[in-house]
Amino acid sequence: MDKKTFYITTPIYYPSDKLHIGHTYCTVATDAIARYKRLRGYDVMFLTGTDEHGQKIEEKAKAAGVTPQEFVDRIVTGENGILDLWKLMNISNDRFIRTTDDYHVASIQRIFRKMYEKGDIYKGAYKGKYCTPCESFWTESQLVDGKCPDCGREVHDAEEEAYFFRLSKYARPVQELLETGTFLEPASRVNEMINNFIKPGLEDLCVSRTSFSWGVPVDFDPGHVVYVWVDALSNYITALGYLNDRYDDFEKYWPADVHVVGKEIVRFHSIIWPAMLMSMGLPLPKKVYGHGWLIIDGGKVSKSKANTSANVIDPYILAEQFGVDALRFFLLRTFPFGSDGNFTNELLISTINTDLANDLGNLVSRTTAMVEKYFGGELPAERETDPMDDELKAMLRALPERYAAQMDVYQPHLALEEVFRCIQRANKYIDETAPWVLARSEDKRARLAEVMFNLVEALRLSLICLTPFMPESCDKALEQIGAADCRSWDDAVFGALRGEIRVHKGETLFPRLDMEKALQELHERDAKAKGPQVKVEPVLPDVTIDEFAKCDMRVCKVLACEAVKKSEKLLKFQLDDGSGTPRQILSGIHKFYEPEQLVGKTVVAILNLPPRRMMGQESNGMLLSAVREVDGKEELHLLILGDDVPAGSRLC
RNA sequence: GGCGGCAUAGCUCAGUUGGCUAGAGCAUGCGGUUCAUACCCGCAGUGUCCCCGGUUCGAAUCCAGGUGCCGCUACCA
Repeated sequence: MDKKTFYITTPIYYPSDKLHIGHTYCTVATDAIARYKRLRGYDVMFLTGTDEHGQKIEEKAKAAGVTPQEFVDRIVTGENGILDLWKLMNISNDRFIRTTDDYHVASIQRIFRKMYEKGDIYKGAYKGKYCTPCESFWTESQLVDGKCPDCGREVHDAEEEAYFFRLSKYARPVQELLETGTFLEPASRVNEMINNFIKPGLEDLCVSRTSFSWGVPVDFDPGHVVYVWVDALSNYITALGYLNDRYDDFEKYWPADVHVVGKEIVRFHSIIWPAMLMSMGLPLPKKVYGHGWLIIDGGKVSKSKANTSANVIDPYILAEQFGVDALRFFLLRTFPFGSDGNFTNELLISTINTDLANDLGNLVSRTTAMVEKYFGGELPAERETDPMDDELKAMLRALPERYAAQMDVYQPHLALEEVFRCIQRANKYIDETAPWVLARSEDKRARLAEVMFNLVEALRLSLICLTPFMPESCDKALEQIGAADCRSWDDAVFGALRGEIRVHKGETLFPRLDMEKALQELHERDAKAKGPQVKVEPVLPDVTIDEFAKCDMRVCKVLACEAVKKSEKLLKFQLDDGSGTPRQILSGIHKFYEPEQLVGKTVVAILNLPPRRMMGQESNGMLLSAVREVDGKEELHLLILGDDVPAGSRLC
């Protein structure tokens, strides 16, 4: 019997920059759903990929001095590129499509021609404001004071020949699609689409461009390239082999069961894409799910946030520090899938501690430890039940169904809620049954075995449900509780674990984190990864060796150091310069050093500057420091030498 | 400007078609426990449900107005 199929997709991402936590969120969520469906026995096709054409990439490549293909290759297949990121995040996609793949390009040309021949694509003219120096079209609304928003110069009316898709023709069927059933979810998006776009009247869509060349050429009209709508959206069918020979499972998997998309592209997937499919005479996808955004500092995730936010949002760094599974889990446990959620590093850390370390990890730990301690790791078959067990058992018996009900409607955070309710109940169950008391009486062994069995089952069922979210950690945990071979969906029944049950306490799955330390380490990693943005000052004009030799720079020992009263910056030093007489120097470095840090240090000063009074005190020279600007802020490092360098040594 | 969303405990949020003293988690305080990763279990709170009117026996919920925040409104992708 053929398995039921399930076709699920992420958007294809635009590789003009490295991907960020927002893309990761979407892909991880889709992955968890795909893994869940496989667990349920579906024949799953999980597709993700990249949308590599367009003006922006053409421009970025030009700026970088490489071809557009080289530019996207670097971001997609290069080191720490998109493929690496998905590998790191343990994404189980079955296919990865790039819109620059030959087969996709060939399909797009056929699709474009097909819609043209049907009469749904026609040649027209795009009218707009044109800025000649910038070679750019602008709409009326984009202009700033009637001038080009880029360069501020005059613009003039211009026309560009272009192909249009008769979107207007499909307004009515698209509206019906949106209004009936559950095609677009969450439902709140439906009104948004209808009020914003369909009611005002759908205009035909410009689907070709002549102003740039990095795209799929229209094969019957040189000079035109296919614009993003047709090129990108069609990936969902070309990747199955529609109008190409590369794959041949279009019949098997189409229509898609769900397109998971961010809410910003709901419009394209719920209006334009269905209209295109109607034009092609193809079945429509069963569902478009528009998930919410991660909000950072009150706004959507963006490239610039990565540099300005107090929160570290680089998925590589987060995964490196906290582990891939913990990051995956956090994203799906914390944020309601259909709406926005506030992302902070503190929330990430506290979620890991609460759910993974304290509740789940600790339950694995205490359960395995007790089975080892009381039974040498092997659970006796003879067990004695008690009514006290009933509540836990009832919850566990209901868990798979309740969990599945939430997963089936794309509510992973609620599915996880169900699982953790059971985990928390199991922790409470330990308190209620007090196994350490049972262990004291030899005649309670059967009862103790039952308690431990129930705990192992609680873990086993929970872990099966958690596998789509944390594949690797669940493998390890299931192995520790001796259930590595009893973990299919059919096994997700209370009591299914039979025969010899061998348990062993293994490595700590989720170490508890110290909030302060973790945050600090995170920022250090982030700073290291970004590399400091050091502003290097230009080299000064030449001086002669004689001029240089006039500067008397010497090694000094700090005899005493104190802050100058009423001064924010000044520290007052008494220095041993080797002469035998202490030398007083004032230095404006209090922002960087406390006085007590510096006493006894070996430093360098220039001695033959004219004496100068600061805050009423005399300074005879100047301490030397390394100064630079990092990330816009001044940084200063006092020159500190090894203590074995004697005072009075001259620098030359 | 148009459209939409949001506003509830210190923080993050639940609150179904209006109905019992408005909830959960985190954080806080107190108590219990010792199997466990200083963890787990129990108890305790605190609220101008953004403001102002209205409908109603009854409003966090419905309606009108206001304030604040966010997003969409491009032939960017």
